[in-house]
Amino acid sequence: MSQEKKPAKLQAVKGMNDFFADEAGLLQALESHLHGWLSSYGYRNVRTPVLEQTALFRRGIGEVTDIVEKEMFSFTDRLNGDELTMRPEFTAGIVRAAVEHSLLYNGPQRVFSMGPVFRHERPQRGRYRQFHQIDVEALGFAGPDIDAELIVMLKRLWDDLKLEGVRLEINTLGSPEERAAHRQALITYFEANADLLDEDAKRRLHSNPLRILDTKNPTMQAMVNAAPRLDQHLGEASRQHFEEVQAYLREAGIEYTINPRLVRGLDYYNLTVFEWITDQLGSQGTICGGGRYDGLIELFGGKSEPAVGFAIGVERLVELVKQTGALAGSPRCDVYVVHQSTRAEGARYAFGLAEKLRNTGLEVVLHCGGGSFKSQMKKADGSGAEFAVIVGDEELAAGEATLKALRSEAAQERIKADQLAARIIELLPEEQEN
RNA sequence: GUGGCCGUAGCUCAGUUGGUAGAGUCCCGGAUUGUGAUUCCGGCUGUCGUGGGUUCGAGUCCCAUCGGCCACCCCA
Repeated sequence: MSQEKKPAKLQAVKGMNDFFADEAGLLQALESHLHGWLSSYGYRNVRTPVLEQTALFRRGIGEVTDIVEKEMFSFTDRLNGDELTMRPEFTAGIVRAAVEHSLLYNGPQRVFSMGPVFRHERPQRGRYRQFHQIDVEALGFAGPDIDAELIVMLKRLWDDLKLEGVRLEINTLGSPEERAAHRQALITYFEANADLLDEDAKRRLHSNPLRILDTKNPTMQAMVNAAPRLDQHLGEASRQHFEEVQAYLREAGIEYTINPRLVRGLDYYNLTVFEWITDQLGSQGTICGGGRYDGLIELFGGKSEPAVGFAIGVERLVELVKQTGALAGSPRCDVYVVHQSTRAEGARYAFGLAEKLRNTGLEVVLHCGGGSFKSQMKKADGSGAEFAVIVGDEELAAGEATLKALRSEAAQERIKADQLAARIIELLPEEQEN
């Protein structure tokens, strides 16, 4: 016996997951559904790099946000000293790309992207360091119709996926000028109550006083509740925008609640903001968050253009879809080819037969690796195949195959190899549309 | 980043006051001399997350570390 030690097992990076089998299949089914859904609203795919200049996110998301302050996977490129960051969200990269390639030259664009994003947080259920988002952006649209359309299309998605108990919260953040006025009022107010502020709040007092309103610190609650409210600073245009969004939602029969405390964690938002929230995922209840960001394109050096978008957390969505079973399609094929022959050419005969069946578009799994006849039949059953095609010495000698229905009581039949595909297609039940 | 709980076979878990690991399931073979349910029989499978320590002896106690879950925080 060797005393050599086995090499240590390697682990995935904390908070980063592998997906297999049923879960990966569900993801695939979900992605497929999403493509159809996005397409039906006129959204086209864009793909931007995972890696961007760190400055992009600092400028876009905001210096004084949790994401930028402590959650970004950032590093210095040791070959040239570039400061790079794994994207923690999609919007900044998409807007950068749109500006860089003058995407809006031909007018407004509806675009979407899907893929991994990275945030260095403490993992727990529904929160990972690499997770996936479906990101949808309507660039160059001033709303409020498009704001409402985004919300309505999300409602349709929840309905398609048979999700229940997903509720909508909306709010308005006003214009930059109104936010500035509100911000000044807040600073004045918080300075007058400086003795009540905690460390976090003091730090944010001049950099980002709006986020102090978000505090969960109970000793600050009364003071925060009495702070100047944004709606006291909203002008007619902002009020009207918000009213019109709501009118569209009522027209579409969408239920919502206005949450005046709803403030997005990224600084680029203005006017409409919204979140879709569920109670079924513990404390990570937000499955979709979005809003308007009319200043961001100009902030990235583009011509001033309005925009609005949202992001869905794929892992959270998948958790909910698992519960409804809406996309629970276990993997299956049309035919499983079983072969048991005492002669060497038996395996090659089965191999060739499987290829011939695939030529006609059938989904065929060929048994590989031997095993008893019984175990091959069990595998055929487990594969979900509609039919088993059985090849043994007799079939081989006669140039035939035995066709056995696995999902019905139909009698099995011996068929000439060149007629097998046609017979299978004839017997195959109609595919059910999802 | 802070606090709490947890980590034993591919999966779900048991493992009594510390005495060198067990069940179900899965998989393989057989009963069924070429036919997928069930049943029965036999078999394979473990660095007991990792590394130290205490002990004659550690899955069991102690420390550290990695990972997961839950809450906070934040968000998708």
